[in-house]
Amino acid sequence: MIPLHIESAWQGTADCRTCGIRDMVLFADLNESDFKLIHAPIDDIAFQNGAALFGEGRQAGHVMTIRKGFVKLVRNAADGRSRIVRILKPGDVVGLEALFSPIFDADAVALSEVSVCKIPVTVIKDLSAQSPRLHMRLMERWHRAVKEADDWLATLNFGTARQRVANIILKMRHADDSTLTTLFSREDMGAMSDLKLETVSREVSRWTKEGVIEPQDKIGRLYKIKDSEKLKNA
Amino acid sequence: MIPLHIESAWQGTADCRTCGIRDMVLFADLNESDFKLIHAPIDDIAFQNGAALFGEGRQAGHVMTIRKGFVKLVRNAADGRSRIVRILKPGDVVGLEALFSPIFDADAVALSEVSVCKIPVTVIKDLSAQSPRLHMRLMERWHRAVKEADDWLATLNFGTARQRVANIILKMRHADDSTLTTLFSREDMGAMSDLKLETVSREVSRWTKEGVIEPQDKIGRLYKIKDSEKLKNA
DNA sequence: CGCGGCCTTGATCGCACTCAATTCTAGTGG
DNA sequence: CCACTAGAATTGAGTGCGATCAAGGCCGCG
Repeated sequence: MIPLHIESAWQGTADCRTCGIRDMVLFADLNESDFKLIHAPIDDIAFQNGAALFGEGRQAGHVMTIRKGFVKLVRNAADGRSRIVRILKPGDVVGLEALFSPIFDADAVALSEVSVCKIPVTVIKDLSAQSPRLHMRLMERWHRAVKEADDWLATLNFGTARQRVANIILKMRHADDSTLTTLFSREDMGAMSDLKLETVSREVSRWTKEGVIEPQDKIGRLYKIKDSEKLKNA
Repeated sequence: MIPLHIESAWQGTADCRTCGIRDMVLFADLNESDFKLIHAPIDDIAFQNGAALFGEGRQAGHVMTIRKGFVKLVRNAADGRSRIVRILKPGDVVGLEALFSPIFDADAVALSEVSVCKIPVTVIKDLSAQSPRLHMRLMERWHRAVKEADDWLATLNFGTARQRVANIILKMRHADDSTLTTLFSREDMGAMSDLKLETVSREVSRWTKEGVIEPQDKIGRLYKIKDSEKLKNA
């Protein structure tokens, strides 16, 4: 299926105070005295498309905040089939379960060039015990994760193939320009919505033929949405 | 579909210190000084089978800890179909999202006789700001909710109808006697696994005919599991 | 006894899966 | 620059599983 590259590029030790996306992340509202509590290094790491950030069942000693790119969380069944359980975007945290569980619940795989801050669990725990500001941020993340998970079930895994694909198209709209949407490989889209890749392909083609979406590249990833209403009440 | 009764029976103001299931709940490891911080009344409330604990989109001013019974979280689609997103058991917390969101994300409906502690959000917030002990408990709940949600997707909504029903049977095994399992109405089971009630019925019948499960009542709820291995690798 | 709700079972239909062939793209090396 | 290749997407034909439509049974209750 998807080749798993294990390469990761260390880019240096991060200074959270000057982080470009600090307002989106876990440490958004820490103050100077909070930062003094950080006694372990926070690394900045890059992964290429298809690389595993970590594997299901692996030792979990750190969490990662996504700075750039998309990450899929994958559960693997015994019989080889796999299911994408959620997709994480910049600002989201990968592996929060490390705070409670010694092992990760799912594989995390880069869906594009990804860069992350790797934060030791000890840092989170120290800060969490002393900074009520971080608490709120952490709980917000959890809340977001639960809501996303429920949404995933209620929208992407519901109704006909036509509707599911429509909902993926809508979910993957760009934050800055909601008339654009970036899809994933047909196989990944299938793993998200419990469809076979051929079915996904057929339905994407159908929406295209109907003029509801319009390909912007030759590889079936970037599309322009011409009629989002038709997608919504498919 | 399911009739929603709005009756609820107030049973009195609870004293958390003497709560029978305190070791399972949110306030498990609060101490005497923590309890002094509770300035709003915590009520003990009962709901009958089918009653709504609260509705999707409603004002959220409190959370509820389940003391007895099961509760389903339901997302309703525009076209009237609905999807059970999760099932909550005693010790679980309903409506944690009230801490962040002014409205609830889903309907919560009693699946049996249910009794809950109704805790004002203000109490949680006060305690949370001052008791690190509650923090950990809260995060544990969030963690559990996310894991449950992911499990739900990966096991109940995966594979053939036969496998899905098998997984529901396994999931609903009793905590004290894992050879017994209590199912829900065929319609609810369908809403859990994205199947029609007729299909659920057929598959339950099939497992029964094959001798893998054995009905213990006449209404198709309580079953004895004779061969859990067959269910696991269906 | 009759009624209503739910479960069960049967017959048929259609959507998504399966198997398979073809096209397209990007990448590689001559 | 072009030929060749591997990987992905697309398209087609046929099958089968679960949905749909419908009838009948069982249980609890007034």
